[in-house]
Amino acid sequence: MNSNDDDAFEAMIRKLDRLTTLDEEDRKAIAALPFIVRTAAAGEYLMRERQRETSCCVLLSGYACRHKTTVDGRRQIVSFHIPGDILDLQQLLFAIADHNVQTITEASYVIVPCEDLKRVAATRPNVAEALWRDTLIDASVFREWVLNVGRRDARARVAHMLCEFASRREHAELGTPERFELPMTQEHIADATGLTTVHVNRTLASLAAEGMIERRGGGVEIADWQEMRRAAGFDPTYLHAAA
Amino acid sequence: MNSNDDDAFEAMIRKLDRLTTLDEEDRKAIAALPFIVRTAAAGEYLMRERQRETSCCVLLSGYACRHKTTVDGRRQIVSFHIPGDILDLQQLLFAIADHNVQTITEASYVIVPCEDLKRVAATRPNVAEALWRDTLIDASVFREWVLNVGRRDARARVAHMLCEFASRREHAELGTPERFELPMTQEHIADATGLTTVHVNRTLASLAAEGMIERRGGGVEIADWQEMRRAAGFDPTYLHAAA
DNA sequence: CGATAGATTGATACTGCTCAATATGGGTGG
DNA sequence: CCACCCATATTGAGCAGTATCAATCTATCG
Repeated sequence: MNSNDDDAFEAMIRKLDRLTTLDEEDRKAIAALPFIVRTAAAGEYLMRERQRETSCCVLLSGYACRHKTTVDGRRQIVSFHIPGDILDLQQLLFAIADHNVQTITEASYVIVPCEDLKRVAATRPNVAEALWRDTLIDASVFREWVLNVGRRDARARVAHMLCEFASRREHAELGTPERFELPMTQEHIADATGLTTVHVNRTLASLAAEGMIERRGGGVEIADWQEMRRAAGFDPTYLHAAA
Repeated sequence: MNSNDDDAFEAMIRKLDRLTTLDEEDRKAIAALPFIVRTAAAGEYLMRERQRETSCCVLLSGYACRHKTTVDGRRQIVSFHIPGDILDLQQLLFAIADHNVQTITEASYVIVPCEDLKRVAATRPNVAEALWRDTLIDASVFREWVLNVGRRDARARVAHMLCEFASRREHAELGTPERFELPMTQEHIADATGLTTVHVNRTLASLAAEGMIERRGGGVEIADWQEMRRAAGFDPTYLHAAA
């Protein structure tokens, strides 16, 4: 076992531990899971809609997103993922994927066979609860996204997306919400907010003009966290204090 | 125990049975759950955002929806519910509600204390799996709704909402998708699709003009199911064949 | 140094919103 | 049984927020 493997265990157990309380037996059961660590280039698909998947992944480093498309090819990103996130838990119980998972940056991740994880969930109620809770948080975040694209204007929508990302990043202990680089392009932001890239560009420009964000070549930083929260109408309750 | 109570057991067990395979022990554990049957008038709240809830409900008759609002009071419905649906499973693991649940029509429902349901889930893996699967389907539907409000135009959005409702109704064995009354007002449809009531009215009028739906005083019926599916770009995969 | 993805900007079009008025119809008190 | 009332649906006119289309600019990378 190399240090990469240790990282992998570490990430999964820390994640599940944040979700519920695991005992020594639970940890052992997780540590005994077979897994593979892999890396992916930016833009690589980890899962495709309609495809049959038999394993599920945990992101170790880098960023990813899930997305769906309409029949005429318009793309909607439904979530962004940060290190520690479990990417396709639904494959444990569904045979066919209903959305795509794609990396945003270079990424490394662990693959665990569904069968094995399912077995651990069936025998260790704490683990089952942690995974279930993760699913419930996912669902809560999706509800907020429906509200975001359905009832907020472009400015609040973009601001909200940035706040959520900052907040989740903070909870996952990946840094402060005050100042950091965003990994995604304006096209990603557009597809996540239901806007066009052109309009996202203009919206970001206007947020920057108001001093809420700062931009330097490609990346964006949140400069005024308080003001952003207000502009977004951001209330992190729906994140249920989890990454 | 009166016939109402029998209905309550019936509904819960049938629902969970559709989600996974329950054995006799599982059924007994569910049948032993304490519960209360209640009725609600149209428009009554069963759960409120930020409120602490200690029980969870299953809808027996009537229709309900879940919704959230922005800080400036704009409402977004995030799901519609039909008889048999479990309404607030997330309260099993979250203390604070992140959205509202409100009836659309008169309704009757069962209330089960979270504690007891949680205990059954912890001891009966099949039950836990059924509930978890229900949560995963919920999440999948939310993803589709994000796509719906984010990337479809008004016409496809409304059509998609109607198709989903018809389809779920059919899976729950509540009738055919070809022809039935919708219980919700145009305002509900507007809040579910991220449109205004005025625009929903016009969109429905245009769908009716094209012969896809028929309207008689308040209600709407789907007249041309095939054409609706096409207009909506509706593919029921995301429902994972569940009600 | 060219290639390429991503960002930026301008001009114009259009979808869906807002405001405002009117119609309809089911339910209720007298 | 009627008249009224309220929620809901419908319609019209004008406008606003975003989309679209089309260049151009800017970094980064091999």
